[in-house]
Amino acid sequence: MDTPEGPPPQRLRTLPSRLTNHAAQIANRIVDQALGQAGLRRYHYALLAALEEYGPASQAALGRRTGIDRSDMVATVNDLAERQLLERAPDPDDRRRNIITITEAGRNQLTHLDRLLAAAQDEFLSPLPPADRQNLIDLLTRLVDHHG
Amino acid sequence: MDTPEGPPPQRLRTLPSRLTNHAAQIANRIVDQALGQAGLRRYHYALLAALEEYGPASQAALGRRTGIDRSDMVATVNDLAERQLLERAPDPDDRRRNIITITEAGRNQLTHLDRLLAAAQDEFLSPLPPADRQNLIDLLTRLVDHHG
DNA sequence: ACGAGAATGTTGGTTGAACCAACGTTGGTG
DNA sequence: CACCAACGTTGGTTCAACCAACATTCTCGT
Repeated sequence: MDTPEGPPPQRLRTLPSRLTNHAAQIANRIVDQALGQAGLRRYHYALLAALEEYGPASQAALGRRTGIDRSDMVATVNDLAERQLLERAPDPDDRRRNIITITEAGRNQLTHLDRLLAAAQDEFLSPLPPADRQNLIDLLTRLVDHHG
Repeated sequence: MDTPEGPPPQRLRTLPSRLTNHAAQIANRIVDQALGQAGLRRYHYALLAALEEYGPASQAALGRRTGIDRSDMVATVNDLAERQLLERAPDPDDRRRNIITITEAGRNQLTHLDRLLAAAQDEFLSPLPPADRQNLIDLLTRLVDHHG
């Protein structure tokens, strides 16, 4: 024999939490590799997507929308600002806030990321026919909507 | 308003990789909290389960079965050995190896963990009726079987 | 029989995601 | 005006998942 010498324990094989975890791990590996082609990570994509869809906003508001913690948001904005994919400007109406605005380069990059990500999703879901993909999306959506 | 001020971006809401991730995060939070009641973590459960189902084995073999890295296995075995839930003994037939054996206390603890975990799965899947739960398990199984 | 290469346990890292606490600044409200 | 909340920021922590290197031990081909 040259391979894993047997299956994982029965208890683990069908445990929903573990299956979900394992699937997420696979998805993340594929997605990270895809976004890595552009030198970015998941946080960056989430932030650019939020900016493009909802327009300029404060870091705190963006954090609320994307689920990114305030402190992690700082670093994420720093990264993208360095690459000129967004701009950070003080809010004159509320001097506590920074207003974050996506740049033209940011929009272009986002379009590129969308393409990379679509391919990644397709790879992730490749064993499932379209109906099953939608089915999976529905089931997961019900789960995440119910909790939190 | 006092709440999240709007939904997450459309791009993110239905992205399969992100849904899977989010679901895994929810599952992990629930499972970690459950196992935490026994002062243990997921690695510990996986190891005890593998030991109980397949009998004594070397650390490397256990790592292969559970997907735990050799180096992480060391710490996991250390933890469980300290609590006397398993025993680590040199293999006389191969002096590179340690043979890990679950103890009676380990079996009892595993039974306890099984109960905690069953409740956790139930909480995780609570929004889904039984047929959908099985459906989800099938879909995820197809995904993880295909990759890896 | 011997030497090369593989497997094993172990140490000591690194990374990314997800958190949390504290602080100074600034806004809003009683 | 006093108090409290929100904001950005710094500087952590935890856990899972890795990887590289090393000494010891085994196996296999020649």
